[in-house]
Amino acid sequence: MRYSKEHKAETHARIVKNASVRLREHGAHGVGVADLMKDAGLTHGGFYAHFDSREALVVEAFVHAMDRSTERWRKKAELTPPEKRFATIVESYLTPVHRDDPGHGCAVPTLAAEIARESPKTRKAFAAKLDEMIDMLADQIPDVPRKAARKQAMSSLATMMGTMVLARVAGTGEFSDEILTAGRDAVLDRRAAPKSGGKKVRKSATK
Amino acid sequence: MRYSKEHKAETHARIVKNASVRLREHGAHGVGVADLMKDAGLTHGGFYAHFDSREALVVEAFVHAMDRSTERWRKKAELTPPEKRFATIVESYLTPVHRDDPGHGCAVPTLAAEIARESPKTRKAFAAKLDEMIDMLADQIPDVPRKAARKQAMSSLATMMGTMVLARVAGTGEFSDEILTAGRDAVLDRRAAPKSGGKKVRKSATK
DNA sequence: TGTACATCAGTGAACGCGCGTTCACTGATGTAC
DNA sequence: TGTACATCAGTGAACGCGCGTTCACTGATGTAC
Repeated sequence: MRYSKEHKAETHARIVKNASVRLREHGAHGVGVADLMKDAGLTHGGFYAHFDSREALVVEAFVHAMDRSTERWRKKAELTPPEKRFATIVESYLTPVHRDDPGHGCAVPTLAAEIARESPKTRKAFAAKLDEMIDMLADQIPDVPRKAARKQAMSSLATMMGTMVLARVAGTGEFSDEILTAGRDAVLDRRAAPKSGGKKVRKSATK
Repeated sequence: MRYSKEHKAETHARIVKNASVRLREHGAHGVGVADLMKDAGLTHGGFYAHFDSREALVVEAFVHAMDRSTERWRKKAELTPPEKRFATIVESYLTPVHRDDPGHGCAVPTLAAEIARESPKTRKAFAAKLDEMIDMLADQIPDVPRKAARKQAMSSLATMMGTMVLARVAGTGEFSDEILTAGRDAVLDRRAAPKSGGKKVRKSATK
């Protein structure tokens, strides 16, 4: 079966897209080639018509995941007045919904620690995407010199992804929700006072 | 060869101790049973005289790592005046030395994301140790009500371990050092002003 | 005190399984004539 | 326009390897007599 011109590219993209979900769910070593191909409706033998190695797919998959996250932030920012953009991103990030669905969430909390141990090539590919993400987040911080904005973006992202990791370790109960709230309030610089809507800043909203 | 009474316990402890280093270095799935036994000067066949399964060792190994970290903090705190304890812990944590030696550092940045995907039993064992660590850190925050101290400890630990993960992804260069500095200043609430010693807050001090 | 026996931490071969990768083959479709 | 051929994405069996786990065995030492 020989296919039309775009067919291969479409299949390739489908494999990458599905893999980016599975790898975020189960980790960089948590899913096999056969399963990743099955996700795309194919058999494992065809894998090497698309990728040089499993690791090559892993790199493409999380580059995809990072690009999608960064793009989602950009879109969300466009729909929000400048002074609220940063807070909007942080609040939508530190959410039980995000915590409970790692497959469609940010790749940093799920994969970064593993990637740091991978080959230099893989690690650097991820580092470049991390840098882009920091830039994107810094763009949402108004009225601050570029260098200070990037610095704030770095520590904010660290708190955001670290909070997500800790919240996932803690499960889905009260302890986990407290971690999310603590992380959010720390990033948004709210020491105690609630901003709007009443005393409780956030209660778990598990689906 | 039958050994003295404490012999088995000593061997067991040695396996756990060495494993806690190797697992922090290479991840929860990064080292095999044979290698872990070789580290302790034994062959793989004897493994099941000490542990029910590989996973059981993994649990013991990171419980050990977490206990050692928490204990190290406690000791460090005892040697420091109360108002400097929190800052001392944070500063010694967010260091190039720590970044470049994960095997002897905090288990949270290296293992937490993987543990969150492990069996509920394993995850809960880790969550309990995480809770202890948060308590320990909260103890070092003076003049703050307990609940607020715990909240600050949660977000601080999130920033600390998140910063460490991002710094390791970024490698060992300038970008990585910047991340460490940004994380430290965020936790210690230093917006811009240096505290002591000059303009540069910290330069890489890789060994 | 000395001797026979029981114990059990540790050895090393083997098993079974899953995984990444390879390879000969297929067959629908684009292309050359 | 119609026909023969070439292409190559995808198939599925097979390979080789490493890993977690099992198991029959060893032999130094504690214990019973």
